Amino acid sequence: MSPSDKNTKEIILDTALDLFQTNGYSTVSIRDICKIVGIKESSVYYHFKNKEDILNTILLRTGAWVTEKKSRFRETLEASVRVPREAFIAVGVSYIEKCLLEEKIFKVIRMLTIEKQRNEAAADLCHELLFTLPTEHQTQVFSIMMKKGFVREDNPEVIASEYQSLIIFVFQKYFSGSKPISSDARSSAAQELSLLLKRFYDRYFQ
Amino acid sequence: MSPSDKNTKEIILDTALDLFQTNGYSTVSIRDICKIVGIKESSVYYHFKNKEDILNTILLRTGAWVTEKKSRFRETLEASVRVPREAFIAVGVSYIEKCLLEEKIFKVIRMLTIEKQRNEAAADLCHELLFTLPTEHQTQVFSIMMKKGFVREDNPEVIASEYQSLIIFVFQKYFSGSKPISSDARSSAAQELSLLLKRFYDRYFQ
DNA sequence: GTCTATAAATGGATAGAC
DNA sequence: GTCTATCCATTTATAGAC
Repeated sequence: MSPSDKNTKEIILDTALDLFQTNGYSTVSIRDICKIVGIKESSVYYHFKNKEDILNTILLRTGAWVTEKKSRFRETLEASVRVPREAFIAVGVSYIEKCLLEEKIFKVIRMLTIEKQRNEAAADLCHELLFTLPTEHQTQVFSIMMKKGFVREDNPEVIASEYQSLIIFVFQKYFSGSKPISSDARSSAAQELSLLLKRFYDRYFQ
Repeated sequence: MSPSDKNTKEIILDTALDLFQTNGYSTVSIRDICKIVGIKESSVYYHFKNKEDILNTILLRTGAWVTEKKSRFRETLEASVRVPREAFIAVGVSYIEKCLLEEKIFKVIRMLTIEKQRNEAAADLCHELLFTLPTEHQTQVFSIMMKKGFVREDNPEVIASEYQSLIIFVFQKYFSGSKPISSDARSSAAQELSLLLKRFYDRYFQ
């Protein structure tokens, strides 16, 4: 693969994701993508087998991202366990800011939100991103915290679900519309999540 | 409007919603709709100005549904306030079962999930259905419960948000994919929500 | 109120030159 | 690796007969 080859391919992928996340895969034409990338339609077929191959490549890479996150989580697990109230809240807020709103993954989530309705692979990936992956991680975190006596004894998986329900709630409430993410929405979301996490903290930490 | 006119128009609307909710508005063609309804494409233009008019009619009616729900909520508010634990949990579970999973509104939510990404009217309606409407209602419910001494003093709006976050969490976790709703998913969802609501009840009710 | 016929645009994809 | 040129299917929408 030559450098310029890789470059065009990446630009196609980025542009496609940009369009897919607002218009949905099937509404976006190869022509739309090419108009923005600045190449002719036929050139796309040098890099990808067909239109679906573009989508599959994005899904595949996101799957890899999930796997990578999983092992990272495990590495940093022990470190993330000493938590005063402010730090605990900051972690939750920055999870939305740094992970869910991270440019690329946010676009992927938006795209999956559309495609999951009729694409099973997209549905599975979306479920993993918003439920399985974070809940698995949080379960381990709360489990360790209980053993160390920071959190009062309880079912760590249920606590993780309660935690994740707050994250999802705020994320969906403030960032799922058609408007671009405003700094107003960002700070409202941070404020609401802070309040909810404060209460969460006071409920379970000791 | 003659009776048969109304009938075809309604069938077109139902069929369109059926297709929109899985494939998205722009992917579905007038032909697709007509094939199922059993009429020719041109007949659609007798009932609707154009394709977008079909979508707008669905959105408009859903808006009316929301308004109607709002006034209904107010009427039955006083009645819904005497609640032992089991009844409280049953209300939450049946909210998903009877309202969010109610055939028509479930389809609308699925359709809005797709369209909200690029259609501001759809985004607003979706937000109202999943956040504004239920939270407003629950805020009033908890407010009354506090005054009557059933729930311990707190900010009713925040409690309503915590409540709704559990509903949304379970609803999205079990019913947002591409597969049809199985009775397995139904009972898993009911079980998980019951557990979460039990804990919620024990936290706030006295 | 529904049909046939058709216009005009847009879609995915390929062949072959450079 | 990108281009021109082209094919063929599908789409929205309209005109006008019945």
